[in-house]
Amino acid sequence: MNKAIKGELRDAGLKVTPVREAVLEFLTRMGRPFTAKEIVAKLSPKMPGLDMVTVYRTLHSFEKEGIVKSLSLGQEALSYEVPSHHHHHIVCTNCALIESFDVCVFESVKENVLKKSKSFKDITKHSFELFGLCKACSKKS
Amino acid sequence: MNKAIKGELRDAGLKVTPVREAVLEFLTRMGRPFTAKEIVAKLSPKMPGLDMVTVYRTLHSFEKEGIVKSLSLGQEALSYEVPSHHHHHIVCTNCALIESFDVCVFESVKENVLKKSKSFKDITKHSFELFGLCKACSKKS
DNA sequence: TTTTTTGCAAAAGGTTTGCAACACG
DNA sequence: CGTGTTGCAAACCTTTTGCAAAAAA
Repeated sequence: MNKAIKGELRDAGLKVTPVREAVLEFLTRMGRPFTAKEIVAKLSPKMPGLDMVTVYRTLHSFEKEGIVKSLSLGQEALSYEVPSHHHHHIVCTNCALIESFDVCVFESVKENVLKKSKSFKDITKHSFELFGLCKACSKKS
Repeated sequence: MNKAIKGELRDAGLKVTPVREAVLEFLTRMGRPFTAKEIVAKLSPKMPGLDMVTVYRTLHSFEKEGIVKSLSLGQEALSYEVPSHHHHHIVCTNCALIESFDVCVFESVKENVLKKSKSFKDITKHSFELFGLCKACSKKS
């Protein structure tokens, strides 16, 4: 089952395995970033013995093929998500709630920055994350 | 010697110690971000026995007082810098060269994002880093 | 002298690597 | 069947913590 996920894996040139299917299906369905640890925790009930090392390797292979993206939200572990449309995140510094937003300013800045840059030829990636307090947490404090 | 640095430490409510003077003087003079490891490497010749733990604690106390800022440039160790004026960084993904630029888009986006946000009340911090290839590295490849 | 800071040792995450058994194609 | 993937153990790297000696005010 899950033809779409299997097809995506094949299109990416990756062998179809239970772990890969499960990780990609999970990230696709959830539509937001998760850490390797969180992924293991969520999938373990259905895949006993699933190892974090395997998840790391899976995520790396996905990232290499461009079907997931890694981002550092906060200073701890990296998070991984399926990059559906271009978006960024707001993270609550108190409870780690994550919300995404579509506004992106990168394109409007890219040329300007490159033109002014002394040493850079090209920009290939950018990070843009916001941190703040969610409504629930700002009430408590 | 170095009255200015000593004064800054006192103004921040921190005791003046050789390690603190050295770290703050170094980061101020260099004007760009460094990791704790790099700081130890640079200061060790003049301060034999300087421990990385001490540098971490020093940087934390500085950050708490707002005289340095931490940023994650790439996925490895955190970098620390003296935040002179508001700016962001481009990092070469090949050689880790760092250049800073003044363009910032956060202010223009902040209100818009908050207005559209379902769960967020306030934004207190933002990260915006660019990654690309510097001129030297793009020639090589 | 009192409190804070420092260095050392050790621990605590997160992530990577080596290797043999296993499974996809 | 051959190559790529998995799980396990162990290593690695960055960062944190505990504690006693040393130093700042």
